[in-house]
This record gives sequence, C-alpha cells and structure tokens, in this order.
Amino acid sequence: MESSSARSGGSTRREATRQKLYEAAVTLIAEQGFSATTVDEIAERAGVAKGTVYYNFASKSVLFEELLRHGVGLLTASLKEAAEQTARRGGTKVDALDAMVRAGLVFIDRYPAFTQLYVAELWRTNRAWQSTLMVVRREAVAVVEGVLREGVAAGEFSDEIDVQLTAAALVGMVLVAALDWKSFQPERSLDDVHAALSRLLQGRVSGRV
Amino acid sequence: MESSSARSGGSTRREATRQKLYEAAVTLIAEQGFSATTVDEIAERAGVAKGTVYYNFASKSVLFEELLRHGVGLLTASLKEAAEQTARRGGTKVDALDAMVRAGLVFIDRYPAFTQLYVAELWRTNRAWQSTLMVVRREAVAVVEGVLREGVAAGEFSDEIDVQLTAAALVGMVLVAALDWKSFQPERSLDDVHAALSRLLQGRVSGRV
DNA sequence: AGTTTTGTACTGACCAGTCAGTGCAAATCG
DNA sequence: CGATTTGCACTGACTGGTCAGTACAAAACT
Repeated sequence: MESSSARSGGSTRREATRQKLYEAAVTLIAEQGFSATTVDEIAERAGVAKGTVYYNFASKSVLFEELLRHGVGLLTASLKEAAEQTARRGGTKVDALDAMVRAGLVFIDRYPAFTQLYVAELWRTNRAWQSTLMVVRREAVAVVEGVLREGVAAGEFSDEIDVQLTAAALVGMVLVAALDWKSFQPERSLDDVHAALSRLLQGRVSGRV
Repeated sequence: MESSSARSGGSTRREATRQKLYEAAVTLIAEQGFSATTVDEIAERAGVAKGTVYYNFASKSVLFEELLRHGVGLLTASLKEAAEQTARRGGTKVDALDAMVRAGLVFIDRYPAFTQLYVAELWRTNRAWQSTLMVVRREAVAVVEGVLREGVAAGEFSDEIDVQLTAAALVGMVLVAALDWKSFQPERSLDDVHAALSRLLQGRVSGRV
C-alpha cells in the first residue's frame, strides 16, 4: 500500500522547486523590498522558468505570504524549543530568556535575509499580507510573553513589569542588535554578541554585581 | 544696500510646498513602502500637481533622501539635547540614558510614520539612498555610544560592556517597543511606556534591587 | 500516463519623468 | 501713468519603458 519513497504530502520534485523559489525570493526581497523585486528576477535566481513560479504559486503576493509563514514558523519553533529545554533542565526563567536570546541570534545568523525582510514589513499598514504577518508575529512574541508571565507567577520577576511591552522590548533588543551585528560587524562571533546581550538583559551594565 | 524685504534663502511659497510634499510622502511611504508609493499619489495627497514634485525635487529618490535626512536630523538633535540637559543638571549616565529613552519615545510619538519608514529601510542593501541612511544612522547611534563611553570612563558602567553593540540593542529596545505601543496599544500613555522601559534598562526586571 | 517544468511570446495596466504652456507679481520701460 | 518684460512656481497631458500575469506546445521527470 505505502509507496517506497516516503512522500508526506506533495511530490518531492515540486517541493524542491518551491524551496528554491523561497530562497531566491527571500534574499531578493530583503535587499530590494517586495515591490522592487520582479518575478522575472526571482525565477532567474532560482534557475526556473517564469511559468513555474505561477504553476507553484497563485501570485507574487501569495509566494511572499507563504514565505513569511514558513520563516516565522521556524523561529517560533526554535524559541519554544529553547524555553522548554531550559525548563526541562531546571533552569530559572532568566535562563530561559537567555536561551531564547541565543536561539534568536542563531536564527538570525542562519537566516539574516529573512529577518531583514520581516522587520521591514512588520509595521507597514495597508498591505495585502498585513493580517498574515500580524498572526504570525503574535505567535512568536507570545512565547516570550509566556516565559515572562511564568516568571512573574513564580515570583522570579517583579509583578510590576508590563509583560507585553517588556516582551516587545526584548525582541527589539535582540533583533536590532543582531541586524547591526550582521550589517556592520559581521566578523564577530555569536558567543560574543550573546555575551553582550546577556549582560544587558541581566542589568549588569550599570549595576555592580 | 540691503533690500527692504528681508528674505533669507528661498521663498516662503516654495518652502511651504516642500513641507506639504514631505508630509504626504512620509505617511504614504510608511504605509506602503518606497517602491509601492507613486509620485502621483504623493502629489495628490499634497494637493499639488505632479510637475510640482519634479520642480522641487530632482527625483522620487531625492525627495525620499531629503526626507530621511530631515527626520533623522530632528531625532539626533533631540537625543543630544536630552543627554546634555541631564549632564547640566548633574545627573548620572543612567539618568542620561533614561532621558534619551524618553526623548526617543517623544519623537516616535510625534512622528510615528517617519519611524516606521526608517526602520523598514535601514537594513536594506542595494538601494540608492543606502549611504545617506548609513551616515545619518551613525550620527544618531553615536550619541548613545558617547554616553555609554563616558559612563565607562567614569566608572559608572562596567568596562566589559560592548559599547557599539549595547548602543544598538538599546536603540532597538526603544524602537521596537515604541512601534509596538503605537501599533497595538496606542491608548497607553507615554509615561507608562517610559516606566516599563526604565525598569528594563535598570535591570529591575529580574534583579532584586 | 500523469504531473511538473520549460521557453517563448504576448498583453495591458501602470508609472517615473518630461515638457510646452499658464498665472502672477515685481521690475523695467516709454 | 499704462504697457511690456522677466522670472518664479506650478500645471497636467503625454511618452517610453517596465512588469505581473497569461498562453501553450513541447520536453522532462517519476
């Protein structure tokens, strides 16, 4: 009954084409923006005929939306994994936050173009994929908010903190620092960057410990 | 010798038109991005003919570049002012950082569209105004870096902090938190948001004080 | 044998930038 | 004084090019 080549869903060939298109689109759109990137360019960089793009995706915007969903899905999974692993090992909530900072850095290190593109589109309004982006953002930030809330409940964090705003600020801290790293001092190591952010996170900038 | 009608520089009329064009362009580009915004739209929103745009600016990109310079100039000045005022009053460097956080929030509160657009374009590569943006960014971040460096020199901050990266992270923290505030909970007061960020800045989230 | 990809050619909407011309107020002229 | 010129600011129809999306027959995969 079962086919020998394990196929879960679509054919492998088609999946490979879609993957190539994602990769081509992500770098081009990160560099130039959505509107300035042409479908011809995407097809060419993917090494594929233009018709193939439209055989695989209903339109340019749909391609982009699926790309967004795909990418943020990876990030969210990675953040969750980091938080859960820390919990399993009996770490504190600060440890969990720190692990998530690292997971964020690893993600950005691996997919800098996606991150760039995500930031560039996130606060736009009046765009077709706005709602998709909103949903997907909530999922990611919610992971951070969850850890903060648990920390408050456990008495590890002050109950005066504003969970939502603090989560956004933490995400912003990592995002901007990492993009800066990649853009302006790419020779530095991930550990190095992580150490700097850890210090800031734990208030060891101003305070003597 | 001197003319009776004291006119310093350009005519008032022209200046007013340029201002209208700036205002129209900033909101449209923040919403849709540079490439997706047409010159016709900008002209229409400014209540001006298309030709007038080209009478006042050499091209669409030039209009945008001057807009960027103009906006970041305002921000930089405001940050400097905050730092200097704190110094004059004999505040600590943490106080100065805090004052700059507030200045940043005030700026974003007043010019949310500009901030949006700035973030969206900052990490793009291969764009015409890339170099302009780079210069202008350095100026703004340099103000924060300056305060951090002085703090280290004065022994107020650990000399192990990475000035450049920490500055970027702080800017990111304020930027993203503020955009989140404006986008998702605009009813909150500036003081409220400032308080949350202050707490984070001073490590009063996790640390017992 | 059905699915996927290719290559080429095409369409029609859209858009940055141009240009000949208008309106108007101050300056110059006769 | 009235008539004419000058220069600035602005206008909006027009042009030349670009690009998303379509069409389709032949080829390549699985």
